[in-house]
Amino acid sequence: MSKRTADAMEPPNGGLTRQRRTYTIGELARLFEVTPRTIRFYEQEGLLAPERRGQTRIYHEKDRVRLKLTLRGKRLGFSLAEIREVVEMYDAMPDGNARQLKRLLEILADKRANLERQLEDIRLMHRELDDVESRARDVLASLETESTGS
Amino acid sequence: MSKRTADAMEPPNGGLTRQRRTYTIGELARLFEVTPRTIRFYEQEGLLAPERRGQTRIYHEKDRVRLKLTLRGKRLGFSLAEIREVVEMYDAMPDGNARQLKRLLEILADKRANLERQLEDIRLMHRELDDVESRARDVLASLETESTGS
DNA sequence: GCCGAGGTTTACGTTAACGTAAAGTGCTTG
DNA sequence: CAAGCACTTTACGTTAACGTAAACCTCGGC
Repeated sequence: MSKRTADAMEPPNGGLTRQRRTYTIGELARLFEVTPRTIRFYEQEGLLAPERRGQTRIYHEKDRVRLKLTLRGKRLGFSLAEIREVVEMYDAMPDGNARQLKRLLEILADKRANLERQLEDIRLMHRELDDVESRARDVLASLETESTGS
Repeated sequence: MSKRTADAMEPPNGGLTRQRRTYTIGELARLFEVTPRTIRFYEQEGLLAPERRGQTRIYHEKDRVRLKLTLRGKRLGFSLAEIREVVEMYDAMPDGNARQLKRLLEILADKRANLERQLEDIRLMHRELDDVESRARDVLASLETESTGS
């Protein structure tokens, strides 16, 4: 939770205006600062479904975006199962029946509520940090005047 | 991650203006919607240190606040170890030497950066949810006009 | 005096999310 | 063609954060 996750810069895109770039698992891993193992694990959990050229995996933009969203969800404390729940329904949307769609809306509302609570938590936590920090600074200052002023 | 955690209401406080209330482990557990096991575990991990009356634990306001902050930290994705790190230093502040204090400030800055990133994540995630939701509503609407209009 | 509700310790079980190691495949490069 | 590098599968290991079960006190009430 203390890593400086370099959230998926758009790749330099050497010349070609857009698209058609593909990635190996290693490239993608470096891009998001995760291990290949993690990416394979996410696939196994149904969060990714890359193309296969023979035995090796080939990732397109679509897959990269998926991974990006997945990692973002993770940072927000969603479990892989929760993320998959949304991803799957999103994929099944075209042929989605009404029941499924309503269920999806429910889930989304739930996630939204979650985000709201987190926002409030962040606000509160921010104040706590301010408080602890100011106390720490005070003590630190008093320590210094002590050793200086005597 | 989908539980409606009823964030520690101030207890009704029957008459007495403040303080001096104590809690059993069960009361505290109900208050925060966790199990006693969880609370004992947090103690074992050095996050709580309740008074002991003989064998049984007695919790004061201080302990309740600790627990509240701990749970808030958890919802924000901090590990118990990270939370303990701050809690311990906070306790040790009076006699804190300069090195410890500077270290504490570092940790706080780190947590702060974390919160910033989470805020950004929340903003982005919010848009994604909006997007998915509007698509879902569109499909749903088209389904209904379909079955109605024919 | 016993009973049930709540407290206690001890210890093994469980789940999620990967890590790690072994053993094999496939290209390309000196 | 051998070496090396990146990919692959399979499978067992690990860590955090509790759950669960057993076996025990202890206290107020009937």
